[in-house]
Amino acid sequence: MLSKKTRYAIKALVVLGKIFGEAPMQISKIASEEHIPKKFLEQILLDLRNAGLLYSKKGAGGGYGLVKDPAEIFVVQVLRLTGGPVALLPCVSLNFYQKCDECSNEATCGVRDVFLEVRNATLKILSETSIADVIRREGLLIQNTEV
Amino acid sequence: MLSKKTRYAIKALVVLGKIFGEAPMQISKIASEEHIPKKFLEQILLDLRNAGLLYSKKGAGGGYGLVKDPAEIFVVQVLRLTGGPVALLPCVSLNFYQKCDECSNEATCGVRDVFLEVRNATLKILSETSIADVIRREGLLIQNTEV
DNA sequence: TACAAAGTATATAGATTTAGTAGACTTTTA
DNA sequence: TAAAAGTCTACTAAATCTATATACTTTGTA
Repeated sequence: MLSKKTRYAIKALVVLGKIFGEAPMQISKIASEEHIPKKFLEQILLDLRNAGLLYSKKGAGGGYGLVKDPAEIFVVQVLRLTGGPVALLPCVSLNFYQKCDECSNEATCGVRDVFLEVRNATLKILSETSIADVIRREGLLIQNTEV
Repeated sequence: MLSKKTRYAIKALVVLGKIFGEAPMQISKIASEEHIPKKFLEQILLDLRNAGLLYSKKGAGGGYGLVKDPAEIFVVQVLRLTGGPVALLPCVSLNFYQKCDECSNEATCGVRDVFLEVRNATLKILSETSIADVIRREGLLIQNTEV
Protein backbone atom coordinates (compact mmCIF):
# COMPACT_ATOMS: atom_id res chain seq x y z
CA MET A 1 0.00 0.00 0.00
CA LEU A 2 1.06 3.51 -0.69
CA SER A 3 1.54 5.72 2.33
CA LYS A 4 -0.73 8.69 2.90
CA LYS A 5 2.28 10.83 2.22
CA THR A 6 2.60 9.44 -1.29
CA ARG A 7 -1.13 9.70 -1.93
CA TYR A 8 -1.27 13.28 -0.72
CA ALA A 9 1.74 14.15 -2.84
CA ILE A 10 0.15 12.81 -6.00
CA LYS A 11 -3.14 14.55 -5.25
CA ALA A 12 -1.37 17.85 -4.66
CA LEU A 13 0.57 17.56 -7.90
CA VAL A 14 -2.64 16.87 -9.78
CA VAL A 15 -4.25 19.97 -8.31
CA LEU A 16 -1.20 22.04 -9.19
CA GLY A 17 -1.06 20.45 -12.62
CA LYS A 18 -4.51 21.78 -13.38
CA ILE A 19 -3.39 25.36 -12.77
CA PHE A 20 0.02 25.02 -14.37
CA GLY A 21 1.04 28.36 -15.86
CA GLU A 22 -1.21 30.35 -13.55
CA ALA A 23 -0.38 31.95 -10.20
CA PRO A 24 0.86 29.66 -7.39
CA MET A 25 -1.68 28.07 -5.06
CA GLN A 26 -1.53 28.20 -1.27
CA ILE A 27 -1.01 25.12 0.87
CA SER A 28 -4.19 25.80 2.77
CA LYS A 29 -6.24 25.88 -0.41
CA ILE A 30 -4.81 22.56 -1.62
CA ALA A 31 -5.29 21.10 1.83
CA SER A 32 -8.93 22.07 2.11
CA GLU A 33 -9.80 21.08 -1.48
CA GLU A 34 -8.23 17.66 -1.10
CA HIS A 35 -9.05 17.07 2.58
CA ILE A 36 -5.41 16.79 3.59
CA PRO A 37 -4.14 17.90 7.05
CA LYS A 38 -2.46 21.21 6.36
CA LYS A 39 0.65 20.79 8.51
CA PHE A 40 1.28 17.38 7.03
CA LEU A 41 0.90 18.72 3.52
CA GLU A 42 3.39 21.49 4.30
CA GLN A 43 6.09 18.94 4.87
CA ILE A 44 5.23 17.00 1.79
CA LEU A 45 5.24 20.01 -0.50
CA LEU A 46 8.52 21.09 0.98
CA ASP A 47 10.02 17.74 0.07
CA LEU A 48 8.70 18.01 -3.45
CA ARG A 49 10.11 21.49 -3.69
CA ASN A 50 13.52 20.39 -2.42
CA ALA A 51 13.41 17.66 -5.02
CA GLY A 52 12.95 20.27 -7.72
CA LEU A 53 9.38 19.42 -8.71
CA LEU A 54 7.79 22.53 -7.23
CA TYR A 55 8.69 26.16 -6.78
CA SER A 56 7.43 28.16 -3.85
CA LYS A 57 6.75 31.78 -3.23
CA LYS A 58 6.58 33.23 0.27
CA GLY A 59 4.47 36.06 1.55
CA ALA A 60 1.10 37.36 0.56
CA GLY A 61 0.00 35.99 -2.79
CA GLY A 62 2.55 33.22 -2.49
CA GLY A 63 2.08 29.49 -2.69
CA TYR A 64 3.30 26.51 -4.68
CA GLY A 65 3.42 25.73 -8.37
CA LEU A 66 4.85 23.10 -10.68
CA VAL A 67 8.30 23.80 -12.06
CA LYS A 68 7.76 21.55 -15.07
CA ASP A 69 4.86 20.77 -17.33
CA PRO A 70 2.59 18.13 -15.75
CA ALA A 71 3.23 15.99 -18.83
CA GLU A 72 6.84 15.69 -17.75
CA ILE A 73 6.23 14.57 -14.19
CA PHE A 74 5.66 10.84 -13.85
CA VAL A 75 3.84 9.07 -11.06
CA VAL A 76 6.80 6.78 -10.42
CA GLN A 77 8.92 9.82 -9.50
CA VAL A 78 6.45 10.83 -6.84
CA LEU A 79 6.46 7.37 -5.31
CA ARG A 80 10.22 7.42 -5.09
CA LEU A 81 10.48 10.92 -3.69
CA THR A 82 7.98 10.14 -0.98
CA GLY A 83 9.60 6.86 -0.03
CA GLY A 84 7.04 4.53 -1.50
CA PRO A 85 8.91 1.63 -3.08
CA VAL A 86 7.41 0.26 -6.27
CA ALA A 87 8.55 -3.28 -5.58
CA LEU A 88 6.76 -5.70 -3.28
CA LEU A 89 10.03 -7.27 -2.12
CA PRO A 90 13.13 -5.35 -1.03
CA CYS A 91 15.33 -7.61 -3.14
CA VAL A 92 13.66 -6.55 -6.40
CA SER A 93 13.57 -2.87 -5.64
CA LEU A 94 15.70 -0.68 -7.87
CA ASN A 95 15.76 2.33 -5.59
CA PHE A 96 15.20 0.79 -2.18
CA TYR A 97 17.13 -2.43 -2.65
CA GLN A 98 17.85 -4.58 0.37
CA LYS A 99 18.84 -8.21 0.61
CA CYS A 100 16.08 -10.42 1.99
CA ASP A 101 17.82 -11.65 5.11
CA GLU A 102 16.09 -15.00 5.06
CA CYS A 103 17.04 -15.69 1.44
CA SER A 104 20.08 -17.86 0.88
CA ASN A 105 20.49 -17.39 -2.87
CA GLU A 106 18.96 -14.41 -4.53
CA ALA A 107 20.02 -15.41 -8.02
CA THR A 108 18.02 -18.62 -7.94
CA CYS A 109 15.05 -17.55 -5.84
CA GLY A 110 11.80 -18.37 -7.61
CA VAL A 111 9.78 -16.08 -5.37
CA ARG A 112 12.04 -13.19 -6.25
CA ASP A 113 11.65 -14.01 -9.93
CA VAL A 114 7.86 -13.74 -9.72
CA PHE A 115 7.96 -10.44 -7.90
CA LEU A 116 10.49 -9.12 -10.35
CA GLU A 117 7.90 -9.67 -13.03
CA VAL A 118 5.31 -7.86 -10.91
CA ARG A 119 7.66 -4.97 -10.33
CA ASN A 120 8.38 -4.63 -14.05
CA ALA A 121 4.70 -4.54 -14.90
CA THR A 122 4.02 -1.93 -12.21
CA LEU A 123 7.01 0.13 -13.16
CA LYS A 124 6.00 0.19 -16.79
CA ILE A 125 2.62 1.70 -15.97
CA LEU A 126 3.83 4.17 -13.37
CA SER A 127 6.76 5.40 -15.42
CA GLU A 128 4.58 5.95 -18.46
CA THR A 129 1.83 7.76 -16.61
CA SER A 130 2.34 11.48 -16.04
CA ILE A 131 0.44 13.90 -13.87
CA ALA A 132 -1.09 15.21 -17.09
CA ASP A 133 -2.32 11.70 -17.85
CA VAL A 134 -3.94 11.48 -14.43
CA ILE A 135 -5.75 14.73 -15.11
CA ARG A 136 -6.80 13.50 -18.55
CA ARG A 137 -8.18 10.27 -17.11
CA GLU A 138 -10.16 12.24 -14.59
CA GLY A 139 -11.75 14.15 -17.43
CA LEU A 140 -12.67 10.94 -19.21
CA LEU A 141 -14.17 9.49 -16.05
CA ILE A 142 -16.26 12.59 -15.50
CA GLN A 143 -17.56 12.37 -19.07
CA ASN A 144 -18.53 8.75 -18.59
CA THR A 145 -20.24 9.54 -15.33
CA GLU A 146 -22.48 12.25 -16.76
CA VAL A 147 -25.68 10.85 -18.24
CA MET B 1 5.98 -4.16 0.39
CA LEU B 2 4.96 -7.63 1.40
CA SER B 3 5.16 -8.38 5.10
CA LYS B 4 7.59 -10.96 6.42
CA LYS B 5 4.58 -13.04 7.24
CA THR B 6 3.55 -13.20 3.61
CA ARG B 7 7.09 -13.87 2.45
CA TYR B 8 7.59 -16.64 4.97
CA ALA B 9 4.26 -18.16 4.00
CA ILE B 10 5.18 -18.31 0.33
CA LYS B 11 8.61 -19.74 1.11
CA ALA B 12 7.10 -22.41 3.32
CA LEU B 13 4.57 -23.39 0.68
CA VAL B 14 7.34 -23.68 -1.88
CA VAL B 15 9.30 -25.99 0.40
CA LEU B 16 6.20 -28.08 1.05
CA GLY B 17 5.38 -28.05 -2.64
CA LYS B 18 8.66 -29.73 -3.40
CA ILE B 19 7.79 -32.68 -1.18
CA PHE B 20 4.13 -32.86 -2.11
CA GLY B 21 2.97 -36.47 -1.87
CA GLU B 22 5.68 -37.43 0.60
CA ALA B 23 5.52 -37.46 4.39
CA PRO B 24 4.77 -34.17 6.17
CA MET B 25 7.64 -31.90 7.13
CA GLN B 26 8.24 -30.47 10.58
CA ILE B 27 8.02 -26.76 11.31
CA SER B 28 11.54 -26.75 12.69
CA LYS B 29 12.95 -28.21 9.51
CA ILE B 30 11.21 -25.63 7.33
CA ALA B 31 12.29 -22.88 9.73
CA SER B 32 15.94 -23.84 9.69
CA GLU B 33 16.07 -24.43 5.93
CA GLU B 34 14.49 -21.08 5.14
CA HIS B 35 15.96 -19.08 8.02
CA ILE B 36 12.58 -18.27 9.49
CA PRO B 37 12.05 -17.79 13.26
CA LYS B 38 10.37 -21.01 14.32
CA LYS B 39 7.72 -19.60 16.64
CA PHE B 40 6.69 -17.08 14.03
CA LEU B 41 6.45 -19.76 11.39
CA GLU B 42 4.25 -21.84 13.69
CA GLN B 43 1.61 -19.13 13.67
CA ILE B 44 1.81 -18.69 9.94
CA LEU B 45 1.47 -22.37 9.16
CA LEU B 46 -1.44 -22.59 11.55
CA ASP B 47 -3.19 -19.83 9.63
CA LEU B 48 -2.56 -21.59 6.35
CA ARG B 49 -3.88 -24.78 7.84
CA ASN B 50 -7.02 -23.11 9.15
CA ALA B 51 -7.49 -21.68 5.68
CA GLY B 52 -7.46 -25.19 4.26
CA LEU B 53 -4.19 -25.00 2.37
CA LEU B 54 -2.22 -27.28 4.67
CA TYR B 55 -2.92 -30.35 6.72
CA SER B 56 -1.06 -31.01 9.93
CA LYS B 57 -0.15 -34.11 11.83
CA LYS B 58 0.70 -34.00 15.50
CA GLY B 59 3.13 -36.17 17.40
CA ALA B 60 6.29 -37.96 16.40
CA GLY B 61 6.67 -38.12 12.64
CA GLY B 62 4.17 -35.32 12.31
CA GLY B 63 4.46 -32.01 10.52
CA TYR B 64 2.79 -30.06 7.75
CA GLY B 65 1.95 -30.87 4.17
CA LEU B 66 0.02 -29.38 1.27
CA VAL B 67 -3.60 -30.42 0.98
CA LYS B 68 -3.72 -29.65 -2.75
CA ASP B 69 -1.31 -30.02 -5.61
CA PRO B 70 1.11 -27.05 -5.70
CA ALA B 71 -0.14 -26.34 -9.22
CA GLU B 72 -3.51 -25.46 -7.71
CA ILE B 73 -2.27 -22.99 -5.11
CA PHE B 74 -1.77 -19.49 -6.45
CA VAL B 75 0.47 -16.83 -5.05
CA VAL B 76 -2.38 -14.35 -4.85
CA GLN B 77 -4.18 -16.64 -2.38
CA VAL B 78 -1.21 -16.58 -0.07
CA LEU B 79 -1.06 -12.79 -0.11
CA ARG B 80 -4.71 -12.58 0.80
CA LEU B 81 -4.57 -15.16 3.55
CA THR B 82 -1.63 -13.46 5.17
CA GLY B 83 -3.15 -10.02 4.97
CA GLY B 84 -1.01 -8.61 2.21
CA PRO B 85 -3.26 -6.57 -0.06
CA VAL B 86 -2.46 -6.72 -3.76
CA ALA B 87 -3.59 -3.17 -4.41
CA LEU B 88 -1.52 -0.07 -3.73
CA LEU B 89 -4.56 1.95 -2.72
CA PRO B 90 -7.32 0.78 -0.37
CA CYS B 91 -9.98 2.05 -2.78
CA VAL B 92 -8.89 -0.33 -5.54
CA SER B 93 -8.51 -3.37 -3.36
CA LEU B 94 -10.94 -6.19 -4.03
CA ASN B 95 -10.45 -7.97 -0.73
CA PHE B 96 -9.31 -5.18 1.54
CA TYR B 97 -11.43 -2.37 0.15
CA GLN B 98 -11.68 0.86 2.07
CA LYS B 99 -12.76 4.28 0.99
CA CYS B 100 -9.87 6.74 0.78
CA ASP B 101 -11.07 9.22 3.36
CA GLU B 102 -9.50 12.17 1.61
CA CYS B 103 -11.15 11.33 -1.72
CA SER B 104 -14.34 13.20 -2.54
CA ASN B 105 -15.44 11.25 -5.60
CA GLU B 106 -14.11 7.80 -6.15
CA ALA B 107 -15.84 7.30 -9.46
CA THR B 108 -14.01 10.16 -11.10
CA CYS B 109 -10.66 9.94 -9.34
CA GLY B 110 -7.83 9.83 -11.86
CA VAL B 111 -5.33 8.60 -9.30
CA ARG B 112 -7.58 5.70 -8.47
CA ASP B 113 -7.91 4.91 -12.15
CA VAL B 114 -4.15 4.59 -12.57
CA PHE B 115 -3.75 2.36 -9.56
CA LEU B 116 -6.65 0.26 -10.72
CA GLU B 117 -4.62 -0.46 -13.81
CA VAL B 118 -1.61 -1.34 -11.67
CA ARG B 119 -3.68 -3.62 -9.51
CA ASN B 120 -5.07 -5.43 -12.54
CA ALA B 121 -1.61 -6.03 -13.94
CA THR B 122 -0.34 -7.31 -10.60
CA LEU B 123 -3.39 -9.43 -10.02
CA LYS B 124 -3.05 -11.05 -13.42
CA ILE B 125 0.47 -12.22 -12.68
CA LEU B 126 -0.13 -13.32 -9.13
CA SER B 127 -3.34 -15.15 -9.89
CA GLU B 128 -1.77 -17.01 -12.78
CA THR B 129 1.35 -18.00 -10.89
CA SER B 130 1.09 -21.13 -8.77
CA ILE B 131 3.44 -22.52 -6.17
CA ALA B 132 4.39 -25.12 -8.80
CA ASP B 133 5.34 -22.28 -11.15
CA VAL B 134 7.55 -20.74 -8.49
CA ILE B 135 9.32 -24.08 -8.09
CA ARG B 136 9.67 -24.42 -11.86
CA ARG B 137 11.16 -20.94 -12.15
CA GLU B 138 13.65 -21.77 -9.46
CA GLY B 139 14.75 -24.77 -11.51
CA LEU B 140 15.22 -22.62 -14.59
CA LEU B 141 17.22 -20.06 -12.66
CA ILE B 142 19.48 -22.75 -11.27
CA GLN B 143 20.10 -24.08 -14.78
CA ASN B 144 21.02 -20.64 -16.03
CA THR B 145 23.34 -20.07 -13.11
CA GLU B 146 25.35 -23.24 -13.67
CA VAL B 147 28.24 -22.72 -16.11
C1' DT C 1 2.11 -47.00 29.99
C1' DA C 2 5.27 -43.27 29.98
C1' DC C 3 7.86 -40.21 27.50
C1' DA C 4 9.30 -37.52 23.80
C1' DA C 5 8.07 -35.43 19.49
C1' DA C 6 5.37 -32.29 17.35
C1' DG C 7 1.56 -29.19 16.59
C1' DT C 8 -2.12 -25.67 19.06
C1' DA C 9 -3.43 -21.54 21.20
C1' DT C 10 -3.15 -17.22 23.30
C1' DA C 11 -0.80 -13.47 25.24
C1' DT C 12 2.55 -10.16 25.26
C1' DA C 13 6.68 -7.44 24.36
C1' DG C 14 9.66 -4.70 21.55
C1' DA C 15 10.70 -2.27 17.48
C1' DT C 16 9.56 0.34 13.70
C1' DT C 17 6.89 3.21 10.90
C1' DT C 18 3.32 6.39 9.93
C1' DA C 19 0.49 10.16 10.54
C1' DG C 20 -0.20 14.07 12.39
C1' DT C 21 0.70 18.27 15.61
C1' DA C 22 3.24 22.18 17.65
C1' DG C 23 5.69 26.18 17.64
C1' DA C 24 8.93 29.44 16.49
C1' DC C 25 11.05 31.55 12.42
C1' DT C 26 11.67 33.96 7.70
C1' DT C 27 10.20 36.27 3.62
C1' DT C 28 7.13 39.11 0.98
C1' DT C 29 3.45 42.21 -0.22
C1' DA C 30 0.15 45.86 0.53
C1' DT D 1 4.44 47.50 9.80
C1' DA D 2 1.12 44.00 9.92
C1' DA D 3 -0.67 40.12 7.79
C1' DA D 4 -0.01 36.40 4.62
C1' DA D 5 2.38 32.59 3.46
C1' DG D 6 6.13 29.34 3.35
C1' DT D 7 10.33 27.00 6.33
C1' DC D 8 12.29 24.18 9.70
C1' DT D 9 12.81 21.12 13.53
C1' DA D 10 11.09 18.50 17.03
C1' DC D 11 7.85 15.75 19.05
C1' DT D 12 4.00 12.52 20.07
C1' DA D 13 0.37 9.20 19.46
C1' DA D 14 -1.20 5.33 17.25
C1' DA D 15 -0.82 1.47 14.52
C1' DT D 16 1.43 -2.38 12.78
C1' DC D 17 4.81 -5.82 12.42
C1' DT D 18 7.92 -9.12 14.12
C1' DA D 19 9.11 -12.04 17.32
C1' DT D 20 9.02 -14.51 21.75
C1' DA D 21 6.99 -16.91 25.85
C1' DT D 22 4.25 -20.14 28.02
C1' DA D 23 1.16 -23.62 28.74
C1' DC D 24 -1.43 -27.19 26.52
C1' DT D 25 -2.93 -31.28 23.42
C1' DT D 26 -2.17 -35.15 20.47
C1' DT D 27 0.35 -39.04 18.73
C1' DG D 28 3.80 -42.61 18.11
C1' DT D 29 6.85 -45.86 20.08
C1' DA D 30 10.15 -47.99 23.42
